[in-house]
Amino acid sequence: MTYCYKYPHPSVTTDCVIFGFDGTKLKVLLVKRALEPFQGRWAFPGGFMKMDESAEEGALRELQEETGLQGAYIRQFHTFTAPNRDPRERVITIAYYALVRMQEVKGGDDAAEARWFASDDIPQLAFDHDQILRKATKALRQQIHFEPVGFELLPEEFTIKELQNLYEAILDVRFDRRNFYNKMKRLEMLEQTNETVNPSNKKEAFLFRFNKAKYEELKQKGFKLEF
Amino acid sequence: MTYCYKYPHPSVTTDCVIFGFDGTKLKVLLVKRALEPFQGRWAFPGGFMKMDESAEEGALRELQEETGLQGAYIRQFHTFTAPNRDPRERVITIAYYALVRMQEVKGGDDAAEARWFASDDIPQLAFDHDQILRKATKALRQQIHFEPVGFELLPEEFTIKELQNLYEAILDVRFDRRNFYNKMKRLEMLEQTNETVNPSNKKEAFLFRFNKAKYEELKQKGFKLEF
DNA sequence: TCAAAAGTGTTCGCTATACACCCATGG
DNA sequence: CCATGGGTGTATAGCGAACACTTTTGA
Repeated sequence: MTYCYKYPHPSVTTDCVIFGFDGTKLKVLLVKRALEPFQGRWAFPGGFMKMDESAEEGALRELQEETGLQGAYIRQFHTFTAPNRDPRERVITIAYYALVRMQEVKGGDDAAEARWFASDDIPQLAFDHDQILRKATKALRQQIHFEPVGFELLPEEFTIKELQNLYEAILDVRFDRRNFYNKMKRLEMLEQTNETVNPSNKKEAFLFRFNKAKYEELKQKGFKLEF
Repeated sequence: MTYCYKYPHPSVTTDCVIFGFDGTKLKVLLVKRALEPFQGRWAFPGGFMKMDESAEEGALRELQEETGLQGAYIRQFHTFTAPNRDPRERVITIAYYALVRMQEVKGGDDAAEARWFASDDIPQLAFDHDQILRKATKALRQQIHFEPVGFELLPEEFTIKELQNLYEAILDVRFDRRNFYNKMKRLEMLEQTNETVNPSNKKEAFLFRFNKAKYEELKQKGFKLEF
């Protein structure tokens, strides 16, 4: 017991809701807790913030340890401070969500068991992590209205249908295939490649990539995605 | 020195960006720091989070002490964690913004000098509070796209022009007076009263109030304010 | 030959936007 | 009587939403 203060200080952790996309469904990476409390329950990766790093650096570090990803896209969305959210002692957590390409995620260094879960089929979580997930989902939905966000979640090349699935999964709505196509065309955010792919054994589908310049421009000037 | 931990813990404060509206300009309430560091500089009201209260409760308490307002509308928007943001020791701050009616704000209990500043004419601030203000403004702008927010900032009754001024001040844009009127009419969010007021010594202007039912409904279903 | 998936329009109605007109008031 | 501010209307262009047609391919 070496660090002493005149007034009590809470512990500060960062937690990271890691979103991925498999072409059909939105997924969330969870790790199984090895220790009490909530041993065996699933939870978001996270850990204590170090004294010489910002919360963002801490979250990136945790993410790197868990997924092997460097410099992933993360965003702080809320800090959870209910006095009894951790049964042991006062812990507040600064929560981030990350958008990653599932394909690029390797198993983490940590021995802990980790698994992707469909975002609409999540097991019982440790602590207040269910509340954290709800808020993360809400924040992501808000963000997607102002910034094109698909780039972070999709592979380099993808079909229109995959992009549509992504938007549908995040917003939990259904779009008309043709209207979605027209809208994307009007925004000029996509570039068609020559390659095709045949995911369904029916007609072949073109692969697209993001037009990076337009993508950044729309991200800048606060693009309004209505739907 | 009575509270000891195995690992170092940061101090945790809440800061509150208090927005008000005087009918023309968006305002921010600042207090002059009485102590070092940054003695004499303007800053946002704030203070240490207590161990038995959530950050939100802490922010409301600080706000009450400063303005006399109970249960004001506040919203957490970001937590600032740069390791050296406070020169004394590691302090992270959970930042809120509050929307209040300037008319209802009484001087605080605190002896500290407090003043309203126009949001586009802010003096040099203590700590990283300039950065906090920028982020608060941005968050408020985002919010106004999804939730009608005027209710918290305006008196019970107000003219259309005042409402327009509010939106223009927050979003930093100009609207056509007639289009703004038409839009508000279509949304059915306002109720016209019989009273008029004569702010300019020209033609009298009707006073409006919010249609609370419609207001709440739009707030619920995530209203899209385009402009 | 038929069902399913994918590429490409077309039409319609709403609304954002630009702009015009009238009324009331004080100088 | 005219400048200023306020209440109300109208025309147009563009977009969201609904929907139709065609092609490809495997069963």
